[in-house]
Amino acid sequence: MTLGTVMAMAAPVRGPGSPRHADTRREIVSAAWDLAAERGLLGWTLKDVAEVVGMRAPSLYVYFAGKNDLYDAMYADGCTALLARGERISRDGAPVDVLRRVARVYVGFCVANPARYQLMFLRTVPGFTPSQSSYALALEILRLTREVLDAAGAGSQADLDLWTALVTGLATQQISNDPGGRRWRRLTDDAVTMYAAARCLR
Amino acid sequence: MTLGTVMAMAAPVRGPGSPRHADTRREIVSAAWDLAAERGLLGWTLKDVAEVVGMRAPSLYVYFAGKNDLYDAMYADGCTALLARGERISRDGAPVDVLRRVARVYVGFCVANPARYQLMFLRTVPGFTPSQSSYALALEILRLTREVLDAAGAGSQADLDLWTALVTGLATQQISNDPGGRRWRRLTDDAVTMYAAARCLR
DNA sequence: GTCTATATTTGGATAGAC
DNA sequence: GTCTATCCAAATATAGAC
Repeated sequence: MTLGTVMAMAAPVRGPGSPRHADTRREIVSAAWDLAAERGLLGWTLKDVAEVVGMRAPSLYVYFAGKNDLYDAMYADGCTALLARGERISRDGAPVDVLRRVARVYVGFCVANPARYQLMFLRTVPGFTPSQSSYALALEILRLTREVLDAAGAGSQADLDLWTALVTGLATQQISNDPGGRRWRRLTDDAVTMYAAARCLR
Repeated sequence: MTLGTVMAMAAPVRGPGSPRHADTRREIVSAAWDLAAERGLLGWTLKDVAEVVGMRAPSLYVYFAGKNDLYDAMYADGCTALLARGERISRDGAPVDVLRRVARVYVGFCVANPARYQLMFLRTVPGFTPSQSSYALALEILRLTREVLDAAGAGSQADLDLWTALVTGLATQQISNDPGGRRWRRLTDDAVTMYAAARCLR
């Protein structure tokens, strides 16, 4: 077995696993997100997606095993995006300030794309459940959240759960009852203040 | 025009508006809720509903103009149920105690039937929007909530919005991440305590 | 008011040529 | 890898007999 053969196994020039293949996959996922943002998480078909990327529907099956597999890729994509944003948040300053930054990022992320929020956090797509590898990314988000809360002095299970309820509630209400507005979003800092006071953080 | 004719116009013996017709409508709505609770809000068809009530699908069109009309009746039914529960809550005792009772009822109601919660508060059914008369019931729920909060000394818009975010968040998390459990539900009292403290209520 | 039969549409998925 | 053609299944909704 030559070195070339080994490298080809790791990253083949063509076929599944090739850079070209991965690029097209990303392009398809991106098109699906655009449609979901525009028409809702369930408001598009494989034919619609294919049209956006300049293909016919059956060609998508070269890249995804089916619609649920595409949802799974979208799920993983959403997790990666939130994770990237979460890791960039500064941990400097008083705990309550860090928490405020985290809450703003989370609520902002959810509100920015209701369909994405629905897929990632509401689990409301009929037959869909994330694959193990995608779900691992969601757990990573949770781990990061736990880490931040722990550093702020709110490390118990109840602390974490009340936190997620609070930020999720703001996002849910904003999306459901004032889409595109700021009615709940603007309460984010107040909510964190309330949370920190009850937890005796500063 | 005889008295009999007038009464027949108000409540005809047969046809739309008759007691029999209304009974059948209720029976159909009830069957739809059963299916929604079991298979999810979108996990059933008109054929399924018809089967439960011992009919064929086309017969349902005698009672509802279509599936969205049935969803609308379910929406109104859910609002009426929550409203009835809300009006039965005692307003005796300290404000914080009243709020605790209200929160328990609300979260309990949502958690008891995730599909109902999804229809009423998440607005995630593709083509559905409640009719004006159904939506009036939802506004009545909001009015009642505002009334209770006002009596407790939390009468501002921000007070109301933070409240709805809090209880909605608990319900959302419970349903999405621990269905059938108590992980978030049991934090209801804590959450109200936190809310009341921040609002300087007692 | 309920039925059978059917229209209509849709959308996911597969087969096989190129 | 992409296409055309097609299958298959489902689900809403309508027509018209009884």
